[in-house]
Amino acid sequence: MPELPEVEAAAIIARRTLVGRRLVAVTTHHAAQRRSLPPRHGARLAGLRIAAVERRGKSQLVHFSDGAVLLVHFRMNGDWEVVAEGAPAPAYTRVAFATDDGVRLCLVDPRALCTATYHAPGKPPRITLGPEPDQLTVTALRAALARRAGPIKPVLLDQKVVAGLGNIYAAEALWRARIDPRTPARDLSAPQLAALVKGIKAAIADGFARQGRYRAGTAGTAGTRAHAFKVYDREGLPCRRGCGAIARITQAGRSTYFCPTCQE
DNA sequence: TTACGCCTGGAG
DNA sequence: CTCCAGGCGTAA
Repeated sequence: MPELPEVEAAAIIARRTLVGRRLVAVTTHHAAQRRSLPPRHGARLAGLRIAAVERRGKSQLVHFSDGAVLLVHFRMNGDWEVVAEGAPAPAYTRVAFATDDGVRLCLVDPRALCTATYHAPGKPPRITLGPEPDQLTVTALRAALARRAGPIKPVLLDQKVVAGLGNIYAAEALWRARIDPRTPARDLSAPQLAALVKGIKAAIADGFARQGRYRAGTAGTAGTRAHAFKVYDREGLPCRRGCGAIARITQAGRSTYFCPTCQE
């Protein structure tokens, strides 16, 4: 579940589970995560209190009392699961963070592509990201796209252009802005740039609205409702504006869904 | 720019 | 069996 809205919901869960608590143990359950977070790094976190959990783009930063930072990235399939004391770790748990109240925050990821990395006090990770969607302006987007000759959709996946967009929300934003994903990024007109900024914000806002699992007492909401994407994963289905069928093409090795009729 | 490695599971 | 998957770093 890993684009900006999903990561934000996850960060809220991590924040509620961790902040103010003391970490008592970190356990890695898979060789891939042992490479990104060697046991000796996890050991340095044990005993420390968690001061804050922050999200930047699709990254989560866990700040510790001594200034150390844990950088967690879900990649394709990562997610948090909160496990009560004594309960077994969920399937596909890759790293577990046990706190002093007995709860464990489990980093669950079937593909094990997720990463968690330790950053010593005074050496915070430097992540170069573009503006968050809610800070994005037409001026900033125009500047970011001015020299980009490639098609707009893969460019939107570049985190230095906008932070947090992934394959779903890039497609959703372009559909909302009625822009053909194959358009060279630097060729977007002024009205198209304005529409794209609006489209990005609307797509992300819609994503937030779909996140319900972090609200107290609503466990089980996630996944129950079928997704309500505008174009993503709708190949062959009618465009929601009543045009023809949604098409799927490959760009930069990834699927792009769009309406050939209303996106130009 | 595209291609591939990283990993594993699910769908057809 | 083959293909596909909400990401990203590196290589060619």
